[in-house]
Amino acid sequence: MGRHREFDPDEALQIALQVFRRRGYEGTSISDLTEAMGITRPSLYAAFGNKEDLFRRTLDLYEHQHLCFAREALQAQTARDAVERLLRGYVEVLTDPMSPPGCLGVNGAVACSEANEAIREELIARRMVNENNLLDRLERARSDGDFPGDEVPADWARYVVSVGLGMAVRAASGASREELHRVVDVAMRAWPTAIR
Amino acid sequence: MGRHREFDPDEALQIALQVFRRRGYEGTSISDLTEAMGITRPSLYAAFGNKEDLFRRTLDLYEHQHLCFAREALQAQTARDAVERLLRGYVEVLTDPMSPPGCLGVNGAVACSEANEAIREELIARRMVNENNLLDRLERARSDGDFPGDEVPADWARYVVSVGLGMAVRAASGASREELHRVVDVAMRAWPTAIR
DNA sequence: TGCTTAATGTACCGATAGGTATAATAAGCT
DNA sequence: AGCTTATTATACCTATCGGTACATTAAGCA
Repeated sequence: MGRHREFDPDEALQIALQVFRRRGYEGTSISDLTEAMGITRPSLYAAFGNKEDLFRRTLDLYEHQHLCFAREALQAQTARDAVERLLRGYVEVLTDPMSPPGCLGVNGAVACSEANEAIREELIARRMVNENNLLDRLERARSDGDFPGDEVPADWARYVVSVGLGMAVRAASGASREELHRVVDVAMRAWPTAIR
Repeated sequence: MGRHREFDPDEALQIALQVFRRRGYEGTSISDLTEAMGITRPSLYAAFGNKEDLFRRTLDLYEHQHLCFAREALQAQTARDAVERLLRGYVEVLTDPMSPPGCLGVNGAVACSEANEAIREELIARRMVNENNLLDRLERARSDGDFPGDEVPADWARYVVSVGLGMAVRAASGASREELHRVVDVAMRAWPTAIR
């Protein structure tokens, strides 16, 4: 009952994702969003709550749509292969020609003033989930004998995520896909072998 | 001739650096700055031009005061040592207990809306200068036989800077100095040996 | 055909953004 | 002292921020 919505919320959310990804959370204004989505302010607020709610929705969409490769990557046969797939998959996302370069999560969190500390903490927490997933995989690998027993998995998970974050910054600055794959090439040279 | 300035521009610039470093370029308002500096708006504009000019001044100060270790680091005996000093020195800056965590350059550049693209490009250019200094050092090392001839220095310079950027993001998210040094530990494991 | 309900378009809210006009003030110079 | 000059303090500018009140429009239901 009542008037029908004249726009597709899923399509609108896709556009919001593009805008937030290009401009970051604080750099995006409600007017930026409504113009790009082709809807009015009250329609946006009625459909998505407030700016913070909308951003969280776009984060969910981003993870399900662009970061989903990580689950599969972690299921690779070896820990080394899992990590390389993780990094290379992330490079593809960061330099997807159909989207603004860089990572929604990283672009949003870095230069977030304390006025929006809730968002900052949310992004840090989500990043930590990914790091912990990788950590679990490395610990499993160590039990399997696939990862040296004298290495500290947490140190490696932290390293891998750090390399990813660095590439995200570079991507946002216009780095090419090839450049970032060469970063992965070098980063993987650190990988430990059982024989030392 | 004329009335004397009642504040020390150098001191004021130090405070501006702290504020910009904590809040980023766009996240810092003129009111944030004048309150912290203890001066009025017209005094700020008279002494430093506009917000963008002031930010560039703080960038200069930041580089001369906090990033100056890089020059010395690059003069180390071996390329490997130079790179390790570079990364460890950067960790110290990122987690300096006397300053807000993270890097002024990184925090400012990542989520900068295109309204301030001039600043974004300035920061990217300054970062590129540092990467090129490292690149020059690695190429010199290769001439000296201190770096394998079959390695591509540009790939390694890019890798090292990327690790630095990743650590900068982590630092801004609250990473400890110890955590970041462990990232350097792992990152240096990639370093190439002449015998392969 | 009303009646209800929900989405729309317009126009607005107070707060804050970066930046400035203007007048009062304090110094050096003659 | 009186003039000039540069810095202050107050008050204001326009534009935009996130968010909303309100009247209008379009749909389903009786």
